[in-house]
Amino acid sequence: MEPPAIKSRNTRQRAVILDILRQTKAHPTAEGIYHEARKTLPNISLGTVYRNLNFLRGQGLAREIRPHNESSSRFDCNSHPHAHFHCRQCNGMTDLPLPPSLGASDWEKERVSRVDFVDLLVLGSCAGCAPQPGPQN
Amino acid sequence: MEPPAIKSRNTRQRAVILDILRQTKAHPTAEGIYHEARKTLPNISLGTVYRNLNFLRGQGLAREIRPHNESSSRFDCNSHPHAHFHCRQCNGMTDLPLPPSLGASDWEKERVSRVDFVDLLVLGSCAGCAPQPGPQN
DNA sequence: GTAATTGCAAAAGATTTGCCCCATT
DNA sequence: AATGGGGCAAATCTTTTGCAATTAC
Repeated sequence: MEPPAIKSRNTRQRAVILDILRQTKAHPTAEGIYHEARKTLPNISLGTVYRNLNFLRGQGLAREIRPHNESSSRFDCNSHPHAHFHCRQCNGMTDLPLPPSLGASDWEKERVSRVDFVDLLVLGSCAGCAPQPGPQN
Repeated sequence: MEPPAIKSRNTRQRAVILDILRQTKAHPTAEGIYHEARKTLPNISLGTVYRNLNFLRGQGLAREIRPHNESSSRFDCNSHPHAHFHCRQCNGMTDLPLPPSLGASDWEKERVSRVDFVDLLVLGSCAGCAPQPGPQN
């Protein structure tokens, strides 16, 4: 039988928010999405942005990332499993492929029974910020 | 020459907080540490707990973990690189070894210049909560 | 017409901070 | 005695929520 199919409406606000997410790779915060959305919908409220981000997250259409050194969550709408890289110098965040070894569930079987989700965040410096790679450079 | 050596005092509060972290594997929240500390120091304040956790973090003696489905950070004082597993059923959090492939810096060299820290959080069910492993079980 | 969704503003929750006093050094 | 750190309370910041009005269906 079909899943209960959550009732939802295609509001302009929701479409604009999803569109913003789809057109950026910057992993914006709710506030950032709000400011961007205001360009199209000058009356949209921050609460609506949060509500829609939560809705989209529930639908599997958006993902929330919690940075280490920033107090606000960031969001993206890349639904393929992936990791994130956060440059501590320019604060830029980019997607990273998830290492294959993490896809397989080769975790300690004694304590982990089932893996639902793998959240991997790498902190460091991006190529633009630290042109000469090397330890302690 | 010696590093500037941050001035700090061995207060009873700081010692108690560090002790609590060292004696548990539960990855408690600041609030949890606060309640535990009150058993020894009935007048300790939550602000002091936060200030000390931040201090210890700065010293590399404590680590902050931001769970996915809980609004409060959790803390541990295991200074060896490691990952975390969070059971979504019982909310228990345990340490996990960091897969060796993540220790090496075999990330996309084009965008990542230097890796400082790898934060890996695995979500799922622990053995106690889901005795029969298997997909969608 | 019905009810999901919005805007607004207030509330909630977590963490930080100012200030004055106390305790470690 | 000097000053880092504590207690308390207020402030800050992010996210959630109640409610009346709106709008997609």
